Amino acid sequence: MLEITYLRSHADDVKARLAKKNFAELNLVDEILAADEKRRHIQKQLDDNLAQQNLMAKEIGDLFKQGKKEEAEQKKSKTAALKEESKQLDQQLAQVEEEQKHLLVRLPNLPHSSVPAGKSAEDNEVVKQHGEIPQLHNGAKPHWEIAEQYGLFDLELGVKITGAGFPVYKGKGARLQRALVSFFLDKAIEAGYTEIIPPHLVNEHSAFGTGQLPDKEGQMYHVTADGFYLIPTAEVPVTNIVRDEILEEKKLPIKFAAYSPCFRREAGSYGKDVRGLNRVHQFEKVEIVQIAHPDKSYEVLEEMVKHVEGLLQLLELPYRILRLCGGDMSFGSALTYDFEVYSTAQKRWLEVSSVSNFETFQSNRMKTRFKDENKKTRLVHTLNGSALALPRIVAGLLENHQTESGVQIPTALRPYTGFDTIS
RNA sequence: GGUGAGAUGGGUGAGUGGCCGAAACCAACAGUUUGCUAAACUGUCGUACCUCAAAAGGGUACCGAGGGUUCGAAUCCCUCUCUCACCGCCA
Repeated sequence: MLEITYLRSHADDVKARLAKKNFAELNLVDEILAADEKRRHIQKQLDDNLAQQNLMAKEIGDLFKQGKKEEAEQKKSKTAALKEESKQLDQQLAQVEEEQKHLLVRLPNLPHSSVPAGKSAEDNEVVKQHGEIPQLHNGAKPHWEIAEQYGLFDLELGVKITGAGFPVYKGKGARLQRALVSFFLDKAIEAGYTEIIPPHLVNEHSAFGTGQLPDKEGQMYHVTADGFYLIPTAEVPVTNIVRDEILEEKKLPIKFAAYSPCFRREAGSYGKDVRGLNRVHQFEKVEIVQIAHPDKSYEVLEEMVKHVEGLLQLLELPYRILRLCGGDMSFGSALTYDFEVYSTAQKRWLEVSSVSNFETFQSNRMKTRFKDENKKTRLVHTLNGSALALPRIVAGLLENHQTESGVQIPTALRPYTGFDTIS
């Protein structure tokens, strides 16, 4: 959610930057400003009214104390009209406030100046590419065939138990999952993150705080009996740790890392795009979150990018980093780097991580602030990224490290798996 | 699921209709003292919105949330939520 104070003084800048994000409803900005003006006008009237009422109440009290009962009664009779007026103003205020907020939450975050212009994934900027794409033997297979050959996961079984998109991992496939989670968490802890095990269901306040509600309601599983949502990412519960908090400046940045399963309803997409582990409803992920000082958040973003790169290098996977263009960025992000691993057998890039700076977009919703050196209360910046999401990493490992005699586990991961090859 | 108690500022906790945005203590911050540390002392010390060019100043609201009674509510009434304790059930 954009800050209304910024909007008031920089309306043209806001419009220009929203346009870069291919946001069509620029008239919303003017509607918001109109509502804001109306709101302030009503608030002023109401405040003045209430001030007058307070004054009168005080005078009546004094008169009673002095024993001037008649005067007091006389004055009392004059308060009714004022009260009625205040009541109506109060209702108007509540209405216009709601209207304003309703409009405001529909505005996406403003893109950072370095975000390339563009409409779709085609226009994303490749910032870096690293690692050799391996030359595979003739019988090289996509990961779902490898998984079947070695009994690593079973999608049919998941259909029986739950439905499509809920894989059942087995044997070395399951152990590989557990190994990757431990490996990623240990690396995060080495990098100074505090490990968190969050709830896997959140209430609607939390879902609103990070921006999943009200727009993306359909992407989450909703437990209607209790009003909870299954988390689509640990970002939601973990970032909400600091909701409604005023933090100490010297405690920034706050670094959290969390493993959680992630649940996504994911409507759309067909065919080979969703084969195997390319796209599933439940998957495992280690997420890193930082709550940063607004002046330092882009340094923090770079640090997080480096961290994710380090993981991919240790896993010996060919990857590239994209800076997402305005049209492909998420609603709440100011700058996003996507990490893609090359799927050698599928001959395409798979997104394995997305690292974003949300600036004040989430903190404004969550009311997460800190006191700066001048004792001014300011909103923090929030950042998060996958480090990393498992299913496509598993796909990448299986496909890129396959040999005719089996799949080689990267050296760094072997202490965690307890085996060197899958065969 | 049953019964009981409770929800006040960063923390503890006082406050049963006007003198309460709220005592006191602790913590925090600034300063005085001091060779240094500690102690002691003094001061500051909630948030949001409105007003103001800005600061100062002023106004309004907020004592879990929402309604109500009243000229006036932290205080009285209603509804809801949550927390704690004990019992039952369960991992």
